Amino acid sequence: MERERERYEPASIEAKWQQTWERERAFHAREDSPRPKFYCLEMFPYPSGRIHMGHVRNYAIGDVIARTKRMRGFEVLHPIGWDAFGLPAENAAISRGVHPARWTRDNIDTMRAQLKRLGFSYDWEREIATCDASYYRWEQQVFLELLERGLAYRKRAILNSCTACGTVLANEQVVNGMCWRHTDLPVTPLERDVWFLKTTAYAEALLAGLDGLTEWPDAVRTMQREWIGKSHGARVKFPHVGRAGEFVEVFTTRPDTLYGVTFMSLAAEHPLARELSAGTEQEAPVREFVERILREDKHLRGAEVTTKEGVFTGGYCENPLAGERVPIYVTNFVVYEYGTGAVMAVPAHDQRDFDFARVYGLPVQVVIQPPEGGLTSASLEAAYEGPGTMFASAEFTGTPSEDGKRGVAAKLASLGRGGPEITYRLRDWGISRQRYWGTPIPVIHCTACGIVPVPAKDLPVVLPEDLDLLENGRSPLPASERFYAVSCPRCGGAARRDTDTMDTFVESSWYQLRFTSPRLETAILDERAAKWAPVDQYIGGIEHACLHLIYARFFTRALHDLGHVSLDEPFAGLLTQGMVLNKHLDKTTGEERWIKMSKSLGNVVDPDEMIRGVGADAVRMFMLFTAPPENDLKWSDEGIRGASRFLTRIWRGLLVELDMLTSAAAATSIEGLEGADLELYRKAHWAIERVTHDIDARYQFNTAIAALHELANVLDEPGAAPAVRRFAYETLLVLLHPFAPHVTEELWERLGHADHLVFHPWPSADPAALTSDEVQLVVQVNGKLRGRVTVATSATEDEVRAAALADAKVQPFLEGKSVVKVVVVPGRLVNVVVR
RNA sequence: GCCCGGGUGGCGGAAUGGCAGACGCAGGGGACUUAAAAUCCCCGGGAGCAAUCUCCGUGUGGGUUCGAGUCCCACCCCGGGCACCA
Repeated sequence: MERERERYEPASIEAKWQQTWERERAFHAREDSPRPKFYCLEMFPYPSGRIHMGHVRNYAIGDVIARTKRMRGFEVLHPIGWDAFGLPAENAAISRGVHPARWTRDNIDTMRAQLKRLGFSYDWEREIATCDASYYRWEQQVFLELLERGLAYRKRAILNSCTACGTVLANEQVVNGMCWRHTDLPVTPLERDVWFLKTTAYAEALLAGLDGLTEWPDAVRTMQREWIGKSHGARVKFPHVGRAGEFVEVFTTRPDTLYGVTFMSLAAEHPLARELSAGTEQEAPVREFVERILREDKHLRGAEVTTKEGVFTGGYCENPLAGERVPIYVTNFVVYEYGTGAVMAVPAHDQRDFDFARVYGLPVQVVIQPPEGGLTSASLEAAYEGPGTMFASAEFTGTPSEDGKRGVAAKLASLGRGGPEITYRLRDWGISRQRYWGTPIPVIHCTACGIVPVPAKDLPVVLPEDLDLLENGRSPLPASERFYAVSCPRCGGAARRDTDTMDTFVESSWYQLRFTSPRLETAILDERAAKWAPVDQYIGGIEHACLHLIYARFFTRALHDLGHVSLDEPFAGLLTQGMVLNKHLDKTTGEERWIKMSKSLGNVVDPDEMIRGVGADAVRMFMLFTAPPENDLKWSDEGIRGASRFLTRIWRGLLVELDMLTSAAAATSIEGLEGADLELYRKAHWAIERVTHDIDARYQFNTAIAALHELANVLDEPGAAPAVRRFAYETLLVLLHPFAPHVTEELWERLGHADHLVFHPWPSADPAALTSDEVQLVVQVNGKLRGRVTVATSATEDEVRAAALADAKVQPFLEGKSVVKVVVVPGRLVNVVVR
């Protein structure tokens, strides 16, 4: 028998079906389809060179969802593209002399071919690369619209720069005071005029919007909530002593402690620090202190353990309620970017202020008494930060601190000295990068007219791709006269282009919308956005919880307010998958550890190599079976062979029986089935139920595949009739198809089907096959398993109880005892309570 | 320090408050083979010679319940986020 010997050879099968699907445009999302839409999106890759296993996992998850939805009757939009601007392209240019554009586009070609070999069901007709002017020109237009609305603005800022990157970083790109790419390199401060997007304008909306994102993991929502960091409190204006009409403004969450203020703290960056000391004997010490602190490593400075330091500025201000005069210090522990960059210090009720006051001998004034009372300024060992009753606070004395917060804020408001205020931790988004490989910022600097937007008709400002990086990888744009030398659109005089480019997180903030109109040349979006958006299921790594996912939410809301789109939230559902880990031998300790697969650590497994070995289907199966999506996945060569073994078993099993299977019509009803036929028929329907539920409702692909293993195991047992076996095999192929699309198509065709599984309707379980006439119940005595009884499904509670008590295995445990109670859980168990 | 997740066989992992360990990997035994690979069959939490029997068992200690891996309280450990944010 020639057929029995035909081996499972994934390479030819996979190529055949990939070509077939492409020829038939199987994955093209049709605009005019009457089916309900489903937008499935995975975070698009940075074209770093080759696809890695983290991508494979991410995209395998997305593909199962997309393929299942397609089979379940949805018109699925499942696009892919390239997050193609960014630093690695420049790094490659530095180290290998290849132009970023060339490097990027070559990588895209390589990676596209790799993705195609994995058989993902992408609509390749919608592919976009963010480095194409046809893409970023719309980003430039939106930037100009944001500028017009005041949502983009220019500000002199002390920025974090990375000496290795040679560029300014966003706050979000600073991780523990280190560059996010060079995690052992502290950032250094640099003063410069740069562009910001006003994310803070949407702080409240972004926070409130989280409540509606019920299909997001709670962990991500919590992280974003904390990132936005809303605080209720008050603004307090302390009048300067000797500078009439001027104030030191602070934000505090504890206005109830206002009567306990004994000094003021300014951040080192605060302009008042130098101003107040100017011309006094404090001028020199303040200047020295400020310069030293600003030079200091931000990470160390921000650490809670760092010793609190400060210098008196020479200035005083007045407590707006108590009237007391308090000295103004500049200190190393106030964060300039938060609130007003100045803090009212209440040593008795804030540990940081207490620590500082101790070192500098500043007074401590208790103004909150805890419920047990007895706090005195002299005996205080640590700040009391809890709630209590206001004390030594004029007319507020005796007021509970919570009421006092409102009362003090209201009084401040009535005096014109501040009032209730809400502050957010979220900062505006600095988007200027002193890099070459990015989207040019479309503004012109004119000495006469100032900032002048590039007129819409002149867009796009094309990034010249014939320039080479300068020494140390510096951007050639500021040195390219051809690029920067322009005449001012307003006055016609000589002017200069902005030579910065945008943070690449800008491109990834709106790509999900552009996929709905990827080739549109007259606008950024059209009515198709309303048809497809929002993304129903977004899939990617949790590391983007606070950067990309907040930026994209901000951008969507901004695009809404600019009239480009009608929705508020870009991603209705979010699934965050874990990392792919591999063993790594630590050379110093000699021990083996599981760490993220990474090129730099030399523990990567190349997807292509795996595909050559066991086929794309087996690689996908392994990725989905080995762990639930949100867990980290530990790579295992044995595991991948197991996945391959499963597919081979189905291949061989089905082909051995092929003649018999094709001679029968698949069974369609439970009617008249018994024995092995009934068992197999039931198992197939059980699998339909399980797999459907696991994929659709739980995103538990590992248990879905386990259910398919169970069905295959029952199929291994002989005895069932050809019609039932055919039904079971076909069910297995249909349910397995989203996971292993190629081999299932091939076997489906061999069974004589003319249609493709890609479009095959998803089956639904026959309710009659999910229940049975008889059911086995567990019998417990005092909660311990003692026996099993089989009863009719329709048996009454009394009948079940009688059967359980009569069971021979149960009897010995009842002897000499009295039955106190019998708990009957229908369909599950009986628990006999004896004493 | 604060806020989330988690701790289940040798390993990855299953288990609407109801048979702990589904499914798989590795392992052991056997078949086939000159041999190996591949494949197939059997075993598999621990202990009690062995068992279809008994006891113990889901990080630790308590509690609720007829019944707890699952719920509650305290603690230990691991992972992640935030962290001088006033």
